Amino acid sequence: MRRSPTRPLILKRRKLPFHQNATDSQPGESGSKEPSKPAATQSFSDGIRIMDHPSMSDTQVVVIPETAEVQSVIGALTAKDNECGAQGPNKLILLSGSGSDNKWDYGPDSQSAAEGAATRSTEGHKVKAETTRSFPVNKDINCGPFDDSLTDLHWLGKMSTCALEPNSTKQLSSKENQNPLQTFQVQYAPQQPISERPPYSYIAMIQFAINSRKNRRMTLKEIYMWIEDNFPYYRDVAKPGWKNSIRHNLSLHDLFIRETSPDGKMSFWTIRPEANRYLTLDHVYKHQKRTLPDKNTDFKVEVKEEVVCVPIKCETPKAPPKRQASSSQRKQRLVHSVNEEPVLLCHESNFFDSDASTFQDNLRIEIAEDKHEQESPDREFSFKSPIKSSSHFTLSTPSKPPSHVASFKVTPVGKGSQNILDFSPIRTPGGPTVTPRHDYTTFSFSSTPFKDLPLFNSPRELLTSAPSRVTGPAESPTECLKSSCSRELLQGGSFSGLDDDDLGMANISWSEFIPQLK
Amino acid sequence: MRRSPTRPLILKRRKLPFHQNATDSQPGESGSKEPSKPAATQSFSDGIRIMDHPSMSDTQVVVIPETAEVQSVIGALTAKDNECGAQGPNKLILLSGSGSDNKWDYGPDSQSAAEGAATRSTEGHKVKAETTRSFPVNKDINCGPFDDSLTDLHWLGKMSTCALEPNSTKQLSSKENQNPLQTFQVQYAPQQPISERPPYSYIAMIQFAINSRKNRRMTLKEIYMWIEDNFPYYRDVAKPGWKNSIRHNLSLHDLFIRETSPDGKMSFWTIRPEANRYLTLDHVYKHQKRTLPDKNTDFKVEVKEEVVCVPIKCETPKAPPKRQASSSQRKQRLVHSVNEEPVLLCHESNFFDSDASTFQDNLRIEIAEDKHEQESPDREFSFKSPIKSSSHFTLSTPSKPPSHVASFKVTPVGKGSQNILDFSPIRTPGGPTVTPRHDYTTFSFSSTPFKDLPLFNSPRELLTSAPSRVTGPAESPTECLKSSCSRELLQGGSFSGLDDDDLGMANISWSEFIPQLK
DNA sequence: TGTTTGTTTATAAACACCGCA
DNA sequence: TATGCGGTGTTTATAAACAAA
Ligand SMILES: [Mg+2]
Ligand SMILES: [Mg+2]
Repeated sequence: MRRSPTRPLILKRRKLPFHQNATDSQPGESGSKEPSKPAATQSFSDGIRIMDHPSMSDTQVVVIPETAEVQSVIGALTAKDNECGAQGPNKLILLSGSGSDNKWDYGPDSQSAAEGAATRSTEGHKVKAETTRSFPVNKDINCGPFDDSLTDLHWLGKMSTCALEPNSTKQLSSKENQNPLQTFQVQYAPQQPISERPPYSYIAMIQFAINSRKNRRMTLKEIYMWIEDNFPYYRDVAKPGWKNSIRHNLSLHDLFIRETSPDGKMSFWTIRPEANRYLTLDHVYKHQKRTLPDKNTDFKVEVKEEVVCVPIKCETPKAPPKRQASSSQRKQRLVHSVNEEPVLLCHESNFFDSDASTFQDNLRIEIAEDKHEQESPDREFSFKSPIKSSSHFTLSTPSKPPSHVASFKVTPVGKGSQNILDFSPIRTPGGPTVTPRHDYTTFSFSSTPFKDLPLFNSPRELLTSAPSRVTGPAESPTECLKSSCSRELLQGGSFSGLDDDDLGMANISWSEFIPQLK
Repeated sequence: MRRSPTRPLILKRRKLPFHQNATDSQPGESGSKEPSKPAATQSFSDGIRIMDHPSMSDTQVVVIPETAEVQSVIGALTAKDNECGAQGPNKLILLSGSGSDNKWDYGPDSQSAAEGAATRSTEGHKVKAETTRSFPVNKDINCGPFDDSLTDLHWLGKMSTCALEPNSTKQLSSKENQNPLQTFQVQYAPQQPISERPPYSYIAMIQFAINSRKNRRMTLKEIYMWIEDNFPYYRDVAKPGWKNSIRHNLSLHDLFIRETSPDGKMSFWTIRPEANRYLTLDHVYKHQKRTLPDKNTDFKVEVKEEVVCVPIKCETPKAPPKRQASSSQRKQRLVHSVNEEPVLLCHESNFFDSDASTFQDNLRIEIAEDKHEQESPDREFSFKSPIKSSSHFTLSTPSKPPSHVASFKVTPVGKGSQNILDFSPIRTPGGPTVTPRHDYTTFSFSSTPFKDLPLFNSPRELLTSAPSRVTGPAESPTECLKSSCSRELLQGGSFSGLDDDDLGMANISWSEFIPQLK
């Protein structure tokens, strides 16, 4: 009972515990309580699969890989039709996605294009069959060294859905089931494999969504819509309970803060600024592009690709593999602790240090998508935050943070891997466990060293070294520094200018703050 | 999208979403993934029920109400035996519980006795059939005005279990399935209806467990054991997944903090001191005794008995029922907010203001149970915390807090009900959203007024009034005070001496701090 | 009355680390 | 010594209860 596992290192959403790929489960949802039927998924030749639509009882989804022959499609449909007979499902939705092994890697700017082209008809959930999206298909910028075959992507081929007998669209509105597309006539087959669940956690997607806005502020409905736009899986395939999960995550995690408009009429969700790592989908794509130079890497590697990005692996490479029997296990929130795993901010700076062109692109895209933001109020609330020394903050972490962080044993995370995107909320200073005056001298509280005060430089297991100052054998080299280092210093100082409200730095996304990238 | 529901006000654990009374579900657990069979529960005469044991495939649990005749028991068993034949379950566990309507109310000290008599054999999980518990049946103290028929409780009648053919105790050890009682020969039928799930949330039970210790510190295993001892349901009936839930709650909620022994060999779970309301099972029982003078109250009322105990209902009784269109919905953590819903601390002081005898009892009991604590180290770690001004803290809230908290609209919680035990973690100062220098002038952050700085006096919806200072219509009477009121003042001040480590105040539990109760 | 939004609890599971057999 | 397993700890997913607007 020690040690605490380092964060499971999730780049991809961890394997789903239950509805593996949402191919199981039935409609009903929150209304009916049947124990979820064993999932009706059939496989046909060429990888074609036919599965029940999760929220429409009379509908089935036909997943057609890129590589499938039309013959196979027809064959599968015919077989299905023969099998079901007249009482078969009334509607079929044909989906075509990329048939590559790793369905969630992207060529350059694939998502950027989609993001910029998020021309959702603004009448809210009234999106109907006539919803057509204009894709500025390739943004003609081939930044980065790895413009492989994905550059000219398959996702430009749409494939409209053929709906067989589009009648009897019925019930299925029990609770969480206000799925916008009622008729489901036309589907657009996006770049992403629509039938595959995106590999991002809800937390990650919410961050993507909110950070896609200049003011980093979204209503719940807008978050829904952003996710549906960027991951059609959730609009077309997922059970409606995913919205419940979104709300759950918003409420549960302190990373997300609900703001209320001055008149108290609207609620907006924001990201706790000091915890915001400004992740966007672009970042992920760029990251993938960087870490996946060739597409022929082992599948296992692709799924588990890890980037820990502890900025400085300060432990000497000869660090003993046997952890020195110290208390740790991460989390274990400190009483006097101040910062905890600011990993990703550093990570970000590592993240973008190699190809600068992406930043240009990134910036351009975010500006481009401005004109598509319509729902959430922005300037009408006079967001004129002073932007006090804001740039100082992010600029303080160049690609290489100060070296005085040494002497802390960074517990070897995973297998020494180096590539993971950590979307999980970071615990920032002033956490809930800041207990001022308790006497914990007898238990080692994992010694939060404050040497690297400007933050964003601390290694992963900052909190978990065993000082054993009081009674322990005190063999730990990482001496406990849990003096009363002032929270004020940390909060008042380094975090000063994070107000990201206004146009000042709202849509810059790092490129302006890392000078060597320009 | 406004307003945020006030905390659902859970005294009882909210109605279970899934395994309603754990009478469903099968063994297997984390190993097997079958969608949980429809639960094999049969009812017989006199309310006798026979259900499958949740974690032992060849065992069934026979629930025998107080009122059942022996004839009926024999009849039910005979019928069951005939039904199943030779291939029936090998083992039956007979459980006898109180058959009253509300199975979870207690007479005076019923739990206290059980608590004091928690003489679990200390060999850990090796508890076997010979485990017998000595119940100092009645503690001969009839404190409080409501010593009704429950005083001489049924739970003194034990009823040993008859095990039919105790052979073939097999598999069922998949993962979370290290259920201690392997043979299950002898069960003690405790005061609680063993077959009924306790109405307390995991969070509440963990608090009960940890607070039952003088040093308020327990290992995971001890928490397990405490719960099993005090709520045999979890040992005998519940699926083994409940331990997963315990761990989940410990990790998830910041209320619970994991400490590590100096040698890094042990982990102890504590309650974040500034959030600890020192709830024990005794408190609940006393509370029930107070709020349920007669047992004939409507069942609905019993289940929903609510005690909000916002110390001062400072809103003038003429407060308009229509909330003034302000932002609120609770939670909505403040950026500059300091305290949030310290409800229960006041609540406690309300809680005990009427019958002083319980405190004497309470104290006595906790001392009595000292000799039964054996596992978690206490003094060997030299817990000599200075106890600096500790009593000041809890004493600072007499039954009536200072009255300067007026002018905040306490949103009417529920139906103006007044009796609920809120076990949920309270958010204390220095929460995770303490963002120092961001400019949120355009959104109303629900205006945390700091007038009542000694804390424990803030009304429920402190955070949610709409100041609308900047752009809004500014009709809200609660003016925003979100100036940079120093966190230090709050934390350094009122919360000063909460170190509850040592014998000093560890096992006092309130009676010493409320002078008018002596 | 029914829907949307928000909060909280319960449950299952994935996954990591550790001690130990 | 290697290795697997069980206990512990962290995190995500999902469903649901319930409250408020
Ligand atoms: Mg939140
Ligand atoms: Mg915790």
